[in-house]
Amino acid sequence: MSVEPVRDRRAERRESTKAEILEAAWAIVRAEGLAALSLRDLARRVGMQAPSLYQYFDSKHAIYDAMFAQANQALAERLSGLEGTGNPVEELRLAARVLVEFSVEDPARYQLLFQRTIPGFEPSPESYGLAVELLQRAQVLLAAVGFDDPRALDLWTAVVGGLSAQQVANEPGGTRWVSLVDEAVDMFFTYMNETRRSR
Amino acid sequence: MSVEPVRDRRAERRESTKAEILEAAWAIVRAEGLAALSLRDLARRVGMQAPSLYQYFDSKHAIYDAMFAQANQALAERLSGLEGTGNPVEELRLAARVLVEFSVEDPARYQLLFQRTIPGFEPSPESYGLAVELLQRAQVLLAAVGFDDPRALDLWTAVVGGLSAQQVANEPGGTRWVSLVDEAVDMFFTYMNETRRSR
DNA sequence: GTCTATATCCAGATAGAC
DNA sequence: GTCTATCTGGATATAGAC
Repeated sequence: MSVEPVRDRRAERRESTKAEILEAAWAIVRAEGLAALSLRDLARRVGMQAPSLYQYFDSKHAIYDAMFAQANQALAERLSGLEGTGNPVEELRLAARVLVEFSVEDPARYQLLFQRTIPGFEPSPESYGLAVELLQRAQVLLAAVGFDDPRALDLWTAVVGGLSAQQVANEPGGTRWVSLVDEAVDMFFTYMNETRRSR
Repeated sequence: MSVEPVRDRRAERRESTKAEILEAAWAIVRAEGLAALSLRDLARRVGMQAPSLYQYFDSKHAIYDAMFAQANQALAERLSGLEGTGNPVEELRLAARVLVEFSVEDPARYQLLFQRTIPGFEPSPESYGLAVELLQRAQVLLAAVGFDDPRALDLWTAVVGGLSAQQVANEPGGTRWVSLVDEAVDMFFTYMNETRRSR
């Protein structure tokens, strides 16, 4: 039998280069806009010629897809770092604040995650699955307070998504809508509690 | 004195050609996505060669700008067609429904009007002025019901914008969030009325 | 005035040398 | 694994025919 090495130094190097490429890609889209990513520019920043990038990613869309997955991962980690207060409403309030702040701190990342602006780009099923999981957690928390109508979740995402969208589009880097998160959450639950009572 | 002709047939023809070009541009972005507009494709669709487009528009951005102005104009006309009920809340409700439906019926137009996704494109001041006017009308209507805090307007735009954004991004052409307009408006005014009373 | 033809530059992507 | 060379095609701009 042949000896299986514990570490594959070649694979490690390859992953490290892929990570370096993605880091450079983020720097470009943050500076120039999501759609302004070009392979020549990207390659130059990591000291390669453009065709060499194809050793690491099959296409430009594959790079966007890896960035999409990274962004989802980052959001998931941010959200899982704040579990466990036991109060679903306060957990949702915190999640809303985290989501809006996450959106605002990197508009290019927000655009990649939540808008569909790259012609022809669709996130792969694996990447997309993570996004669905995040939605399901909101669903569970809402159900825990008695709002299990799917329309409640849709209204919730509209409120939280609306704050993010307005802040990113109209005052990137500012706080006009960020500072409305608490009020918006109060608005949502005030209304939901009243209509629940009245039925 | 020379005779001034009442009509300038040359200018009329030119304007008609510009309109034709813009109509073709809308067809392209509706079918392929806002960022997928190309001058060769556009010219081909109106029976020209690409360079001839420069007789009508100085640049591709100038075409986007004209489209931006057209979109704003269309929205303004849609909204001004429903004035005069005398009830500000019902006018705002109607305006919200119109805005969300307007957004959903053409996602590319929505993207051009409300998102910033074309690298380097900024609407010209004249085009942008129209958008500001629409916001001011919402402001006036809110003030008429006693909500003159600018934060009230920001919360309002977040709610209405959030419904549009979710519908366009997650279920283009569908009605999941469109059908929530009335509930969202109720939610907004329920909350606003309560906090007004409690202060 | 509007067109064709052309030139330059940059984009994504592939082939094949080393 | 990285390179050079090259393909296709879009964006921009100019020259010159008609």
